[in-house]
Amino acid sequence: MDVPLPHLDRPFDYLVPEALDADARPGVRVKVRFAGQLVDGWLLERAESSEHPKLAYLEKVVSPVPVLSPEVARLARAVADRYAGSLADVLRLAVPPRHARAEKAVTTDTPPTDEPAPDGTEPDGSPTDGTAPADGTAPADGTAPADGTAPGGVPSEAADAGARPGGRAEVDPRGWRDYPAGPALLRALTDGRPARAVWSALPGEDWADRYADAVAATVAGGRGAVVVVADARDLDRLDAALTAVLGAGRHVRLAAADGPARRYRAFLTARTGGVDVVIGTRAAMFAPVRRLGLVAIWDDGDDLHGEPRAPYPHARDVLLTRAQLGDIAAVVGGYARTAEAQLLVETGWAREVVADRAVVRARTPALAPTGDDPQLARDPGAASARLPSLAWTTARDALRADLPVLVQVPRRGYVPSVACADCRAPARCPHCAGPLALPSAQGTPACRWCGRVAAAYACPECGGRRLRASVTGARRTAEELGRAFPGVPVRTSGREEVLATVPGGAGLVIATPGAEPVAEGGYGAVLLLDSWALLTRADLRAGEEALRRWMAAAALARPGTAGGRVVVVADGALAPVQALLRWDSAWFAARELAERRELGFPPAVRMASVTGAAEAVADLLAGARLPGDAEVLGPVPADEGRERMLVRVPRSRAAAMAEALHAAAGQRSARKAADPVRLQVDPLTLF
DNA sequence: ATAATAACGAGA
DNA sequence: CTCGTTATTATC
Repeated sequence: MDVPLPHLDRPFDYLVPEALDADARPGVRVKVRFAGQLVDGWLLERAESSEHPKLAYLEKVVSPVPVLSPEVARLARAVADRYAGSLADVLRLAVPPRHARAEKAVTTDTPPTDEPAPDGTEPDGSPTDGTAPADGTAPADGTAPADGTAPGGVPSEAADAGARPGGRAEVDPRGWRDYPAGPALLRALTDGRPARAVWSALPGEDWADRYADAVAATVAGGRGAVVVVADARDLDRLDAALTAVLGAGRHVRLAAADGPARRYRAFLTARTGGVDVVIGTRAAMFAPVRRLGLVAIWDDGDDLHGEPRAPYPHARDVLLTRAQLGDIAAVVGGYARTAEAQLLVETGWAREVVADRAVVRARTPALAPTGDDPQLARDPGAASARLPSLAWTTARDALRADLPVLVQVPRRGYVPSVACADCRAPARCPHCAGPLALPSAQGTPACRWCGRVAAAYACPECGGRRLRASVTGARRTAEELGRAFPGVPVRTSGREEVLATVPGGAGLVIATPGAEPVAEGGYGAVLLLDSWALLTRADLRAGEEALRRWMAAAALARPGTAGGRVVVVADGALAPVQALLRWDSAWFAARELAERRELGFPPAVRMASVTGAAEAVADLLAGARLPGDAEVLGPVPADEGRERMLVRVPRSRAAAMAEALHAAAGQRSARKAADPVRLQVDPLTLF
């Protein structure tokens, strides 16, 4: 039933009239009379009988195309359960709105085919939440990586026997040879084994080419693939790489930005088996693909991977759930590693695919930190640009060598937070470890989560008692830089206009994070400015996010042996800076995860936020039969007079928490409680 | 939204 | 105890 009300989140039985019998197949959209009115719905399955005494008839089959595949239906249910949401909400994300003309164009020649239902790898009745990926318990069903040499698990010959047409083409693993486990990963993909990899890309790596290799290896084994990237620019790059490797017409791109007609057309092409490979932005995470053998995500730390519509699923988690439900390989890749990916590695759910240190050293640009103390800016020209001298000389040298220079400046609008004035460690609540905020310049700091006032705050790092608000990014740097290097062409790439590439000669490129163009031949210098704003952001992921952005920019520099240099304007003693200098995000992710375990933050625990009017939030939580070990934190004020409570449980109780919250929301919607409450499991930001 | 069903209270 | 009215709740 296509109604999002949580208390109606279950199947309903209808009689199928004779006339609709042929069209009424599982997966089609239907219209039924429900509570007196016509509503849209999904035909999930046909049955001989029903428990229900008096059934109504199906009114209409909207279209005979079974757009919802059995695999996606199962996935959607699992995602709804994980995120305390309704199936209808997930299906809205999974199946794009129908476009009649596109449907006609695609379905006239190719009838849809259904793959056999995935075999019974349903996670058993264990107390984990079905998305076992990050659960601390590697699945015990034989799909966990077992052997010590290759990533991936037990070969599932039965699953793909016969799926492979004739002989199998080997994919050239050359590009993956830099990673000792890389060639084995490709072999596993071709053999149809459900390998699971967390891939840390080398600086300068052409990630799109590597993903194209992985997809080609999967296709060579007779299976299909879904690859999700964060934005249109990454998608264009992957698109081009795939076309080069597979040839045209072997894949489709699925992105909301491509418009409803193209999107539905691509969706149907995949659904009807016209292609076996779908790439796209998060709209593609539910793409129906025949004999799916690989799901992959690039740069899983990018917050664009978080779906902003209920129930707010994250592309990484959807893809991993998908891999878990079928015998499907998974690759989580990026220059930087997220704490979530690290958890996959530490629990043994996935194997890391990383280069040896010697190779890393050979590929990494020369990296150096420099203090951002304005006292350092003594060079003529540099002072006006607020540029530390090392940054200035590095840029100058690169320009003299006729090489392009990339300058990364932060976007504006970060939430100001509070840090120790002496050592700059973010100030956290002594009670719940939430972030502190200063209501006014002279005020007492208070926790944004639990609301407690931290009157006698002392920094746990250095014992300092003074606090300072952190600064926000300064865009002006761009113009000032242009003046500092007269005669050099300046390009900008940012929100309004994003450049994909720039030519190789001397030139300045000012870009915000995520909009850095690729330079022909690589940048001679990359300057990472105003990192102070990135690092002190009032966010759990501030350090991780800073490192992710720095690495993404630094990866575009030439190797140190070819003159590439990177200057980060930050204290070299800080952990994210250390990780950048050593190009070791695995180390940082492990450290980050350990810290989150200690503080009780995701992904070490499962959290949910309940947002709404104060009474509504209290009402919902009062009616929720939460697991015994659930902690409820808050309330803290949210915007527009609403407030927010956080629920925290151990990962083993994640499913129980989601179920309890969904049920409580159901109780409320059943008695028509007016004021809405927003439920978010694993919210991207915790404040 | 609306129909069934349960709950309730007044009068026989 | 029964009927008529009103809250409750399920909605195939």
